[in-house]
Amino acid sequence: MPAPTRQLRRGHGRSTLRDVAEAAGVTSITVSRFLREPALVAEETAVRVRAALVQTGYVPNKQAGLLASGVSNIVAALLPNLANSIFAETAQGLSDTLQAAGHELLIASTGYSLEREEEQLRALLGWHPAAVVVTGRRHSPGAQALLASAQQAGTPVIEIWDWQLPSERAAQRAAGSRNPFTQIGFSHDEVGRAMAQHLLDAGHRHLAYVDSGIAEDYRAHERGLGFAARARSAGAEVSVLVAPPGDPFNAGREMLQRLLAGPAQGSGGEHDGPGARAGSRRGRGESSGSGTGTGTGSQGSAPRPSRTAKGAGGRSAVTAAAFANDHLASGALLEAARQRVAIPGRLALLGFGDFAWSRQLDPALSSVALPRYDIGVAAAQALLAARRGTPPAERALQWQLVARASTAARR
Amino acid sequence: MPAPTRQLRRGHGRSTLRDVAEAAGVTSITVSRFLREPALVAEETAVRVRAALVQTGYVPNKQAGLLASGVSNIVAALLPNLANSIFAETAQGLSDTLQAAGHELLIASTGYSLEREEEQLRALLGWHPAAVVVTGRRHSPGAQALLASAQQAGTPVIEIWDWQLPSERAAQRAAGSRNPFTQIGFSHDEVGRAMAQHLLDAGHRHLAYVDSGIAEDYRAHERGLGFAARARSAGAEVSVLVAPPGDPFNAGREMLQRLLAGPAQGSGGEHDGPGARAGSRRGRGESSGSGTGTGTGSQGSAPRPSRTAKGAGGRSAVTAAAFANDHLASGALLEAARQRVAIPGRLALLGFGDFAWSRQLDPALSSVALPRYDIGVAAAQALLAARRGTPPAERALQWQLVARASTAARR
DNA sequence: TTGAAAGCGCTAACAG
DNA sequence: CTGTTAGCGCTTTCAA
Repeated sequence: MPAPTRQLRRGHGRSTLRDVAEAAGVTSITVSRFLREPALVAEETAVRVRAALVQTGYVPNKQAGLLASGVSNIVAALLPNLANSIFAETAQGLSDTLQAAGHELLIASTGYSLEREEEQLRALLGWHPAAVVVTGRRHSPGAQALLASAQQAGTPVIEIWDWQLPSERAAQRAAGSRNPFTQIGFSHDEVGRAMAQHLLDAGHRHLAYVDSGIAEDYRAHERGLGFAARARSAGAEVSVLVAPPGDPFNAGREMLQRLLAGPAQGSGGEHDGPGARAGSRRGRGESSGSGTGTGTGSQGSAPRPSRTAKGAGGRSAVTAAAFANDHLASGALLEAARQRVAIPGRLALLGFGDFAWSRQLDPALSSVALPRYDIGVAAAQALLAARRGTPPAERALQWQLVARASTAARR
Repeated sequence: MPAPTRQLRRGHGRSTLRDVAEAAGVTSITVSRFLREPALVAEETAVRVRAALVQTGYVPNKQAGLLASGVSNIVAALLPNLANSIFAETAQGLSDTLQAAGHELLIASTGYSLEREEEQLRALLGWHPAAVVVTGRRHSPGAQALLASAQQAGTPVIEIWDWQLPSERAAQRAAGSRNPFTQIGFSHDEVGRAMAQHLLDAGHRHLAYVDSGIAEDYRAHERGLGFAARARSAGAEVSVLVAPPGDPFNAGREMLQRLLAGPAQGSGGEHDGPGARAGSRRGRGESSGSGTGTGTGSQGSAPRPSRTAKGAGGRSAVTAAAFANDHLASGALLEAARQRVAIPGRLALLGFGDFAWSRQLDPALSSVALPRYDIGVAAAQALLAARRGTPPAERALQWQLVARASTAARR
């Protein structure tokens, strides 16, 4: 029988370029060449190489190839979560687009923790990825430094699910506070304002925003801030409530109770993330009350007293609520149906995310449709472009407020 | 100014072990050692190394490390889809468990295509992963060969979301038909049978199974086959229908119509996958009719004529339907509510997957709760065990038929 | 059209 | 406790 040809420190039984070369009666460089530039190899040789390739079941070792060439095709992506349909679809968009371009996706989840983000980032950067995709614009100082140096070393860094106005970014850059990475997403402040505007337009003056309660989800908080700011500047009353943890549908059901009970039931701080503007702390507890803003009501409908009962706090009862996501909103809507609370008559309900079932409910839930999948596709495209030397364009992606029965205008 | 220290073919600006060593006044092996076995380095030296590490912002190059040591910590996973909550949660389970163990997750989606699976597998194997996770037990011949040789080379291969009885597997092995990989999941045939049994127990004799219409999702078809087999052997009538493509909620709504119209409306072949048992083709179109099986009704309730009208085909109208997933079932349930069709009075509805909203509907949807997240965790644990030399245990994971109002027994 | 030599950044083995 | 040497499997020169 053939003696085991096991050399010192030789890999784990997988055949190498040299094995193929031996079988084909050439040197390894010829096989390597055949694999990358078949045109440069004589047809006669090619035939033998092809046969040897099949015979040995050769699978190229990418670490070796990458080490030698310095060219990576791995893209590292960091998402808060893979199970949430929001990020799952983004992952799918990334995966589809990257696969089509021959890249591979190394993925990690952070559970919304900046600490875990930094840790994972450190691990992923060790693969010298062709590009890095992170979620959001806020990172730990360490992560920020890692990203900056990666970017400097030529690895494009892309921030998804967030977007700042160019002017904002220029200001920050001037202040030297951070490195400008490519952003692909949308402004959560803007969405929050649009959500408020939508409810104002429907004639509501007593609004509430229900936050998800995930402390580190600063984007949800920003929507809440935008919502409250717009409402106040229109002279409306706003409460910000925080949903309890646990099943979000049940949390939504519970929130319906609190909303009906009146604004004074609102609770919970605003969970400003670590990057919140200094000096903007308003203390814990409910932030509510009429705004000191300028406008009194922008689009037509003048303020009008609510026909509903006064809430517990002595202030008027909330007549319209916006939620951090469709799960919460749906829970509230289902609970309202069970209790025969008129939607939108007694309370208008507005979600965020526009999940597939939202339009199926009765009444159908108004929501904000998000470019979930497209964010992944656009991020992949931007990073592919960056690799080709094209400076990747910032992209504010389109979202859309989808008005359905749950926020139909009051008559 | 300092001369650019750019050496020939030197990497891309990132600092290497040698840079750190120089800064610390030692050789690279000492730094390497410090990183892996700090105890072996003198404290004095360690101090200088630590400083140099920080100063240079060193990030270890994993390809080089892996190439030199032959030890990989990458796990490659192939899933049909990342956006579907079923696989998204599995991905999360994998990610969480793997991250905790210091492994990294290289992920790819196949869109249920065996061809894409093989292609992706080939690409991922190039990273010499520590283990490979694939979905299901059916693969293209090429993929099968790749997996077998990977397994032989010492890379554990784990098949998730499916499970066969040890006896079945032994038979297959004896027939030499395939390599035995570790399976972590459950038997879809068994689930299908349980779904039928549940409806039979509730007194139904005219059943239907609604398939998802994804041709390559053989697991859904197997559930359908198990469902039909159990129903027939109990002497009940069964139709197998196939949902149209597009939004699954809307498809479910449409299917309600067809179910109410009677069994003759059923259509679509059974989409047996490429691995279906030879000789089992029953031709296209609806497979229906009373079974030639043995039992007449197992658990109590004797066959009882339906009180509802006769269907179009002259046979009795369907009184209970099981669906390939909760999306379809929910669509049907919502449509029934809209049309004031009594659920479960006129038609009992049973889903699969037990998604979060299913229990929120009215009536609440009966469904099969799946170990979505746990499959990921168990797969990760099995592969971790395999790496430690423990032969990974096959695991049939628990599912549970959750009976709710939508299939409450007829009175 | 093919090959030889050198090196990517790191680690295993063996000295010292 | 630290260093030297060789080599992981591949690709990049450069030469024939």
